[in-house]
Amino acid sequence: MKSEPDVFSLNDLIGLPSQTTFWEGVRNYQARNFMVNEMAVGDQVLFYHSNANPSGIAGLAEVVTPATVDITALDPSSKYFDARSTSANPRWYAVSVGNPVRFARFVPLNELKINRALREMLVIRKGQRLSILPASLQEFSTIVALGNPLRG
DNA sequence: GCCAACGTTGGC
DNA sequence: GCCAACGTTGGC
Repeated sequence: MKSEPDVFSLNDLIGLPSQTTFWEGVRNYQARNFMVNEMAVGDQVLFYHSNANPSGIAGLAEVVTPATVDITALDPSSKYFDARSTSANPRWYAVSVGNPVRFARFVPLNELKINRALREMLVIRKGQRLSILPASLQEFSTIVALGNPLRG
């Protein structure tokens, strides 16, 4: 899952009292569908910092609730407001993410690009702009080994 | 800040 | 249903 660290970083998540956040604001159908259809409570998440210097994977988190209606789409005062989403017929959904773990070492994008085991990984593809992307177990394990997360 | 890549919108 | 125009993403 991608987030711009200037907006919401892994450290921001770690700093929340609940260490949990609703992944609000996704306004792309494919990304939404991943959350609604593909994610389950307990799934591990690679927390990717996009538009960063450098961009890359900062650590891990975990899906802690199934997808529910993203009410920011219904709130005219929200920057994520979407008039086409209504409470009777909501268009946007999101999961909540918690249990953040910061990697001992940040894994930058250029390191992902040169790793043979990650050659097929979607996040390194040019023009791949989806804010939520699937990763295979092999890719996940490879990246965790690179980041060597400190476990609670 | 540039701009390539891509998704979405809306006229037809 | 096509596709040009537009807006956004995100690496660099």
